[in-house]
Amino acid sequence: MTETQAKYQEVAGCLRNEIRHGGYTVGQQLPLEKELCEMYGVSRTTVKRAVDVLVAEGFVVKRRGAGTFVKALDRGIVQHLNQEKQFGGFTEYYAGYDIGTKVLHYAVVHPTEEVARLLMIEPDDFVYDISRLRLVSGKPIVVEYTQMPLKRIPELPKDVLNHSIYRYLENELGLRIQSAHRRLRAVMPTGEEKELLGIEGRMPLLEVTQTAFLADGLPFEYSISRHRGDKMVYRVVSIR
Amino acid sequence: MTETQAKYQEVAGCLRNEIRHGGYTVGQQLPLEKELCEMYGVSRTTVKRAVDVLVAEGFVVKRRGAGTFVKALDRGIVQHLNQEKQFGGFTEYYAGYDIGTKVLHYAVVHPTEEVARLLMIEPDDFVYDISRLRLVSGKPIVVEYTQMPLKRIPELPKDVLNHSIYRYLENELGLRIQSAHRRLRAVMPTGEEKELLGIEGRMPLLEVTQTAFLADGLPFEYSISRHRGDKMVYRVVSIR
DNA sequence: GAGTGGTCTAGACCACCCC
DNA sequence: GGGTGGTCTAGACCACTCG
Repeated sequence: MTETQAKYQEVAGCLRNEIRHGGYTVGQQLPLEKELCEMYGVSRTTVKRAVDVLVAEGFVVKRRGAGTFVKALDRGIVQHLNQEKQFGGFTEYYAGYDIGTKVLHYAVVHPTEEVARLLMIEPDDFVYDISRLRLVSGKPIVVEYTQMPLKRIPELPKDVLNHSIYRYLENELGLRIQSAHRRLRAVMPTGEEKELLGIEGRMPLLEVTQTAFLADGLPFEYSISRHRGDKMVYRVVSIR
Repeated sequence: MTETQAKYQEVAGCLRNEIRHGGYTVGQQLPLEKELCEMYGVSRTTVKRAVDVLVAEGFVVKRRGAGTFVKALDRGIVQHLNQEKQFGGFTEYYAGYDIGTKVLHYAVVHPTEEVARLLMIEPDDFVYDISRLRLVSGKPIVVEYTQMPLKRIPELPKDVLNHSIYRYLENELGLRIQSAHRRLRAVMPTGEEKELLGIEGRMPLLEVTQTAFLADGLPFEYSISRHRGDKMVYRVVSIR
């Protein structure tokens, strides 16, 4: 079953493929918006939206008065752009690999004041309190500390923790994850984390603190992920 | 001189202020798009664009069939959203603080093969090779290693290095910075970096590797910034 | 079923780049 | 000055949510 797509998504997809597979090469000017309208049989508004998708993904730049140009990107990087939606967290990020999970801790507790504030709940509400070690090909990669309000996730079977919580929320509970606010820092592992992650000597961790939101605008997750510094690179394309 | 703004920017600004200063509170539904059209005297397309700005900034969520809602965000976080454009680099990030710069190294060299590839130049082209220590209130915060092709930045007076290179490029050379592709990692400092950054004991660094692009789509900078882990937090809002 | 935001159109005018 | 992308409009139809 192929999803029905909006026209602008289809046009964006075509252009993306052309760029990726060399139809339009690095530094080259794209056809004018007017020409793209004719080529794809759509209005100019639709073409503009399509091209804006590629701008956001980092493939092209638009210059008023001049045209639209493929960014001068290294071929290797072109392939990686737009690969990682950075949602679905760990499971999606490492899709295709041999993923393992070890549940370290699973309880229901009251949140700290700070977490209650960030999750927009009361300190005497309850949250799931979960710690998991995630592995790729049997090797530990990241420790995740997750808190989710029972208020918003009424049910969370223990078995789910061994797989993707996000997938469960979306597929089983029908909840739609809308956005995430993240903060990244470099930290040192605790003694326990060194052991869990199999770190000998000195290795820093990339810590990602995340508040994630459902489609209704309410936060449903506060989590801290601490990744082995040698295994995690976080990519961002930022447009002016 | 107030800049002339697009209507959708103005409307977005109004809504942003309302949210920040409590006119619309957390979790609340915004007026319908049709109502906003009347309130601001603009077309629906313009309202949609305005609201889309706020979605991208992380303030609100839109739900087809339901409405637009202010995200349930902690007040402290609401204030910080959309503060940091993350361009202009260090100088803009710490605007208002007492900033210092110590130039460690300034030369013209050939790039490595990798850097040549990323900057889309030839290995026998030349690049500025700059190392700087940046300080806030006299305290060292970050070491920056920067390479820029002479091809694209024909002139770079030594004096500029003591201030903001970006500001020089924009204001003096009239170059417009369009986007940046970044990779973030956690690393340990070298012995030299420990000394430069005044680190005693174990402290990790947040490394930001950046390729930055001008408006013409050509890369003009490859840089590696290594920030004291206790001073740098990188924020991202990511939308599905 | 009523009402929401999502997509799309055709056309207009404007700001900017470049020759 | 000719041509680019940027903004804006008015109107149409659609997909989805919710009572």
